[in-house]
Amino acid sequence: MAKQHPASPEARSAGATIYSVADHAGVSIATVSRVLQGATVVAEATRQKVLTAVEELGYVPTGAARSLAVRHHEAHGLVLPELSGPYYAELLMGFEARAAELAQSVVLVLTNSRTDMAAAVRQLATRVDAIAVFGSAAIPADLVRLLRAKKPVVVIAGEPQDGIEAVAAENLESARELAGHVLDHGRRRALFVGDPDSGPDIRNRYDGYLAAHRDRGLDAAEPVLARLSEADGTAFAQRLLAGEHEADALMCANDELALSIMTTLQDAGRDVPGDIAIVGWDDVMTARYVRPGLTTVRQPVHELGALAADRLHELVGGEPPRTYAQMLPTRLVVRTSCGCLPVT
Amino acid sequence: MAKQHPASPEARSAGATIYSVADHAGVSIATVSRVLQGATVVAEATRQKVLTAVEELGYVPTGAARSLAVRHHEAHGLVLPELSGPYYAELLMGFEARAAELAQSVVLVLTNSRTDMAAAVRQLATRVDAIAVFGSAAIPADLVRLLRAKKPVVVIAGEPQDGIEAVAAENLESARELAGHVLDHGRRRALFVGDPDSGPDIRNRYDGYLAAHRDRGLDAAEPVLARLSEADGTAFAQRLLAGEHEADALMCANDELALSIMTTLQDAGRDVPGDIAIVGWDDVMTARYVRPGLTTVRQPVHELGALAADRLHELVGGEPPRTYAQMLPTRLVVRTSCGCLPVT
DNA sequence: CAAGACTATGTAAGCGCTTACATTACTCAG
DNA sequence: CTGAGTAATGTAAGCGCTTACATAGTCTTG
Repeated sequence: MAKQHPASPEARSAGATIYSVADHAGVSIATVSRVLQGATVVAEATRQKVLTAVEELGYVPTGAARSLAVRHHEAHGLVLPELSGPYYAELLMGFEARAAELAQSVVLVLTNSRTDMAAAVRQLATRVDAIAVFGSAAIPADLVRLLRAKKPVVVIAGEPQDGIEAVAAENLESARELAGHVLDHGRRRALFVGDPDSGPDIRNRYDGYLAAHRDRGLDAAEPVLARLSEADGTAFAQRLLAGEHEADALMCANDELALSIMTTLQDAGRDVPGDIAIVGWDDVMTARYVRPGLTTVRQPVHELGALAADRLHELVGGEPPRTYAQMLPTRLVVRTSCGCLPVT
Repeated sequence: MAKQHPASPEARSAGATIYSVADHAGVSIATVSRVLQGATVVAEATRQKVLTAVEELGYVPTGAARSLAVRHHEAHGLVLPELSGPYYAELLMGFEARAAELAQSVVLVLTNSRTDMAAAVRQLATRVDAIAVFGSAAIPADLVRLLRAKKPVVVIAGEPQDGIEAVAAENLESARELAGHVLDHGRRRALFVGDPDSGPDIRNRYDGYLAAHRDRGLDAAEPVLARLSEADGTAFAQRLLAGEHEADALMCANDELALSIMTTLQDAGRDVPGDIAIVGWDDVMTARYVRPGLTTVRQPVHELGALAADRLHELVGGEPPRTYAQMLPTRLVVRTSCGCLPVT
């Protein structure tokens, strides 16, 4: 007769535990555990007895107890600035789907709405085995470094630094191709709208714009600084309409900028692409609904999220961090805002 | 001299524990715990000694141990079908922000990519104190009922049933107002495009369309069944162009449907709203970029997510489930696709 | 100075699950 | 029938943290 344990039914009043299941099924707690973990050394009749007891008692195991015993949380953390715009949503979908395949829970932290980002990240670290962090200026590099000293970390859309691994979509070559496409339409006063200092991705898009100019022996302009928001796009368009900038093409750091600029110019009577070609980045849904359709670059965002989850899992399993960023290819999506004719 | 405990440094080789921090600071583990939990009965000098030890050892507490000791996971679960489209992303942002304010982690499950939804939900239940589930036909009512027997549950955009609490945005009255607006433009062959059996929200939008007709002594048509996707919108538009349907207005179950229909018709030379008015639901970003701007209804999605997180917290705290659905107001957004003139 | 009250800290038990090693049960071969 | 090998199950220790109650230290009052 087994010695009475504190968590057995008599010592507890709410919710079934492994002790009450064992008691109900007439087996030991080890057998209950083996059944629930899918061990093959349990007789079929015994297994059925346990599963029946689980069903009848409505037993929900306490995941925390398991995590403590196996010394793994079996969860990945994901830190994003926010979820506005389809990029982050797609990234999260890819991440969550792959984490699920790897039997890891996903614990999410969105930093833009947090008053104490460091505390949020610190708290997250107590509950997960590894953390993926979006590589953006909104999340300080110091915080990422501090985190890396405590948990395996993968930076998404960032650059490797100080033993911190990174995964990203390729930006520079597709930006070079996109800007080249615009220049090959004969445009000679193309402006880059966006802030290269806001993150590695925008930096690489600007570098691609520069490279396309160099390729053709052309001089490139300084970037027109703007955040990746509708408001900054509208403000820029209004300055363009007021004559503060001159351009026959705009290469915008992302689609949201491009779309707000384009619509503002059109509403003021400007012809796109007749007066000015406009291209973006990300191939958001709206890009294909507006007229003319926006020429842009599609990133494999879903796959990027999945790759990040993969790498976290491998780091937790003991692999050393890779010293180079893993790059996924991007793809030019040519519509009509660049000056190409509609396909009829 | 305290008795040696197994998790102390000598018994463990990786990662600091509360025992190594206590040893390093020269205090008991209770004192370390008190400091980290912010207890006020600790002397300032002692508190500093502990914080210094924590810093020097890079101590990351194991959240699972705390959860087990306090018998709460301090986490909310959220089950959504997916994250495509801004509705879900906005909902999740509201949920996560409020959960953070309530000191709860968020564990996310997206069911569309899962091969065994029941197992995913069961696994989630082992790791959270309560779960919010999106009320959609994609997540079976049986599963929600089963879950409710084990954990506090709130259904988002659903109806209360069997002691399961629900939170939703109001649909029927705004749909009545929207359809009424279209009918007051003189339209007499308005079609509803969407599937009322796909969930309570679409049902209520159709009911509002019916009510608006009744209000004016008009007969309403049967709904044209379509899923909330671009593909179904395009297919419907093509059937309309081929003459299988006749209408002078379309009330679409959501913006994605409305947008794909509208763009397909326009590309085929139809005039919106001249030949046919089109209205949607959700006020997605694209709604304001297309021309004419889409008339639609805005839902307080962010607030809905926050409310769900609030209610989970209250249920965990012992409040009984509410027997009525909590409704948040929606708001008509009139642009020009309905036939209203642009504001100049 | 002694007693009582208050503050600060420590000891020990326990939360619920996992699993190494021990024990029991069953089967097969000689 | 007996012994060896294998399958099935049980016992006990432990994962890392929290906290009730016990103990020690300090201060104030009579």
